[in-house]
Amino acid sequence: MSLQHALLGILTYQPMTGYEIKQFMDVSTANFWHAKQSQIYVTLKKLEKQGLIASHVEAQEGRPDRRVYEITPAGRAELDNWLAQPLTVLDNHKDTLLLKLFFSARMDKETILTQLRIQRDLHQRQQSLYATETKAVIDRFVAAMPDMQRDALLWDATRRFGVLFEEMYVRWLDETIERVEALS
Amino acid sequence: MSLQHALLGILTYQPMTGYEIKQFMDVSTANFWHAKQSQIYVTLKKLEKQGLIASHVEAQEGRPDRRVYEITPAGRAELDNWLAQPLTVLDNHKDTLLLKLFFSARMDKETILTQLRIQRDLHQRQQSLYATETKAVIDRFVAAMPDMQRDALLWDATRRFGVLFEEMYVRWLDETIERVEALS
DNA sequence: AGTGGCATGTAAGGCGTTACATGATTTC
DNA sequence: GAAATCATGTAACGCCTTACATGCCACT
Repeated sequence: MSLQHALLGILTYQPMTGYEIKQFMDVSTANFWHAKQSQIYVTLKKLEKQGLIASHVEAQEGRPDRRVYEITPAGRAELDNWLAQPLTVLDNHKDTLLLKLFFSARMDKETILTQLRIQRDLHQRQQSLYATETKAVIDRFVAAMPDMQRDALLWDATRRFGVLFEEMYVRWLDETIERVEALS
Repeated sequence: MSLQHALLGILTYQPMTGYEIKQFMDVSTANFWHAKQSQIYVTLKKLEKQGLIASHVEAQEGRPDRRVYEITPAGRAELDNWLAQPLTVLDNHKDTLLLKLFFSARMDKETILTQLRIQRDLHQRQQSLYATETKAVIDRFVAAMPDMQRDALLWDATRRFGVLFEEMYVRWLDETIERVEALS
């Protein structure tokens, strides 16, 4: 359900193809919402069938044709309605590393530590990605479209979440590595 | 795939019914891995068909029959194999609140703030749940089974993650609420 | 000569949620 | 008298991933 709303939200910025939507998501929402290219195409068809978006094909020379989607008034209404309802429950999260760790008493100390150290590295990289590259992407958007200050503030808030989440994850991994090292 | 491994892991502690597995997950892994009762039953059948677990029915008076599952040697081998492979990628997370917030520039300030304040409350509660009740559950397990110290340490590490995650979430919400309040 | 970008899709299969169905016992 | 607990399952449906299929252009 939520991917449909994500696509509606993105199409409020400007008409786009499925391919462009995927690229946009990869540099903006990937932090908290992601989708495969194939799923995006299928979901766009579904939205069009419901009349929430509309498309037309643009021919190109030496390039595949583009199918450009734009949001309809019904789509905007649906999006606004969704945005206006407050969320009164918490999302459930899944994390494979935590699941593995939970059952890892069967493993020897070094196997566990190797696992944790690899993840520490990955999360550290992710953190600096949000702190530098993602920051730059948003700054470029703001410079290009100064009338979207309000959007930019909210986009930046979600980016900040990414930074804080990864910092917390690295702190927790450091703490956990220490505790496992202290095992006999 | 991972739910299958979660069930195998739980069944290494002791033979259990699908119903008991659900209860166990709700007080231990729910933080990072959850499943509906119906999905657990279906997945148990699947694991049995693969020979990774085996079951027998126990009749009861005035109660429904229980189907008790236990892990097989093949199941233990599969679990150990899974635990031994290090994870070299990061999980993708989804968070509906962040998705909504990202597109909320269309909404007025108060709608956004209401949303954020409700979530702050929910995350605050969740944090104290991990800090008190979940802690008590683990302490009781350790007292009952002192030979599972190593398991308990890892279980507690995943609980700590829950605490740190919720603390971070509340901090981020406070910061974001302030920024949104400052909007004209 | 090979890789990566541009561009769109289908099909199969697995994972997950919701709803439905049953029924006795215990607790409030 | 109502609700929760114990206990197991099926069916329909939707979401998501993986694999397959095509083909030109630009760059190295």
